Amino acid sequence: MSNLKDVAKLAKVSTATVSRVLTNKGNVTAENKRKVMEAVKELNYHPNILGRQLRTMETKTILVVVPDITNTFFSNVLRGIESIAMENGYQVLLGDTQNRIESEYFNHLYYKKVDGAILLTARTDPQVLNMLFENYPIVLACEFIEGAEIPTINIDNISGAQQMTNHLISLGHERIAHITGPLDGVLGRDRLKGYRKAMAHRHLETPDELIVEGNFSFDSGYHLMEKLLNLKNPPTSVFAANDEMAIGAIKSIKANNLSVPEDIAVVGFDGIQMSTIVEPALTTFSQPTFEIGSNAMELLICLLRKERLEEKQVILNGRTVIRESCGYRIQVNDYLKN
Amino acid sequence: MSNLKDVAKLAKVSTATVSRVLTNKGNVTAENKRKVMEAVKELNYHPNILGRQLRTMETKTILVVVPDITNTFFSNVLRGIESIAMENGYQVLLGDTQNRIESEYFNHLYYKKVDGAILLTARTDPQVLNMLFENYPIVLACEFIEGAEIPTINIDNISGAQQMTNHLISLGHERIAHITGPLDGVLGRDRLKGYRKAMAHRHLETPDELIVEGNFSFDSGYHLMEKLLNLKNPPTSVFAANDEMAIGAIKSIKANNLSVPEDIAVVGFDGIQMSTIVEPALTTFSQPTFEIGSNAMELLICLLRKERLEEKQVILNGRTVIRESCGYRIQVNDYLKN
DNA sequence: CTGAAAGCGCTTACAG
DNA sequence: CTGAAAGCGCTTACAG
Repeated sequence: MSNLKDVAKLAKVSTATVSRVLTNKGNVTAENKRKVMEAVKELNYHPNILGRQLRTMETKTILVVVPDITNTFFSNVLRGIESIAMENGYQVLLGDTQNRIESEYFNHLYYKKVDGAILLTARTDPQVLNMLFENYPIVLACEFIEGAEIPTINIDNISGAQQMTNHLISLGHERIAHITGPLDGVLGRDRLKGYRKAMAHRHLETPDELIVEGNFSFDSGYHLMEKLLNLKNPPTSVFAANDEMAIGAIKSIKANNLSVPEDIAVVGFDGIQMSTIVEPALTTFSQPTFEIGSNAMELLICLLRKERLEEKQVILNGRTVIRESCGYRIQVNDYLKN
Repeated sequence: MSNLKDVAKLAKVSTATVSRVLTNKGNVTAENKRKVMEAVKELNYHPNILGRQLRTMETKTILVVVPDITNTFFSNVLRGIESIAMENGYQVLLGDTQNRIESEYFNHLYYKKVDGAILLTARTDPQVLNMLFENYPIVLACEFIEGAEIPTINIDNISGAQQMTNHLISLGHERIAHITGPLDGVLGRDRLKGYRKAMAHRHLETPDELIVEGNFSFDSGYHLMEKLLNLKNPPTSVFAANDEMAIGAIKSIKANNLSVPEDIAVVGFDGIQMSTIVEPALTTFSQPTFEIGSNAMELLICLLRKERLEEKQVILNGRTVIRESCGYRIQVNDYLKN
């Protein structure tokens, strides 16, 4: 395997000149450029990126930490990140925590394996995050953490959850259950807050038995719905904190020979593709996944360039998408609202 | 930011000793070890992995090239890869080709950014792959390519497709359509072969109009099914080359006020989670995704260690999973077959 | 067990 | 425009 020195020797120039040609930096005469290119071709030379990285102290790689890569919500956000990363010459190293704590992935930053990171999940203490941010470029996406000073991009989860709950209330429901996300994460907590806020505002009760904690998986939605159905006084509708759990809930209701939305209405959160495929189609709060990803990467690039950020927190808009699972019959003039 | 030299100075030992302590190689007295650890702590020192990588010429990173990260089939294979990678101290760099050609990702190998690669898709010429394999450790998973000498792990796609088609034939269908994958990929071609084989074996006709080329996406399944429905003489059943397209087809049939399986039977391929959620639940050929991934990584690790491979091609078994979309009523004694 | 020194493959300020 | 040389942060064969 040939190295830069070999190329220089063959082209009869210095290593500096070869490097200048290959990196397109500095001026080199056309003649020398030609000689270098020829030598490169003859030797089938490929620069060893490690040498460059060590010298420039840049890896041109960023880390993305996702809680669950099999959830299409996150893979779509990833697409947004990748598209901007590529445009700017960055690679993406993926860390899939599988819903465990993410701190082991921070080693990539300490060890300089990556230039920066985007967290799509954060169960870490805000203090720790702040300390991390002092030393490394990091961006938080999807979640906003009270007390964390990290640049963040997200939707307003509280208000989104409130909207979904309000929609059920407006359809006449009073006994509304909530299948939460993991409550050691902000996402789960924020959506629970939104639910409580909506309920409190209309003076509706939220007894403990109506609030069950899931882990954002299809299975947890299925089993917790079972539990709700076995209540002495089951809910007439359910707001699940994400679509996967909502779909699990729908399956569970059907397995018990009840129907959605006639017996129990269900609404979800996220707007993943599967929400259009399940029957009845799921009413949900749709997040702009690709934009979340691309905006997060743009923020990170600003940090990497040490530019000043215009805004520390970007809030994108989601939207309520009304389909069939909530029992709302779309009237002609309702199309306008959509 | 402190470096290894700073640690050595503070601990009053040589850099060699510090390195020995940190890498756990070679013998160091307990006393010196203590001094080093103390200095590390005091300086909050983290080794810069780039220096080590350049020196050892190893990145401890492998590349995984996937065609579509939003398809849960691939994210599940990825899980299998990651679990074995982690056990062995390897990181995974993800390349999502989004169904484009994958060759740009080979640069990671040339540039020594990664120690090896697992391809979950390959549209590259077998000759090129062979040349690549001569110089770099690479493994092909999910697909087998005629003429490629790369270690490969996959299921038998031809026989799987044949089984799915046979199942439809055994239910009395004669006019069976096939929605293929992209025919510039082996996966699409192999499953088409299996379909043709099954049809030919029973002397059933496969006119061109019954074979339509999709791209493995939900949308292509939807639109191609529409096309099949508009045929003068539409098929009575459809074998789609993957589950996403099969689900698109089911949606399309329903949108046209026909029912599955009564009017048209549908079967898919892969066994992704969504196949259990769609209604009617999809009959499909289930692949052992996690095992494909973990086995591929194990093969790659052998290559990275320059061990001799016991086998160049590993074939795993998939299985036919009969649900409702094919119209097969499960009888008591049929449970035994399952 | 320990240290001095070479070297992995690059880039870049400096002098000319 | 060009080259000699230093140096990024490590690891490791070698000598003691």
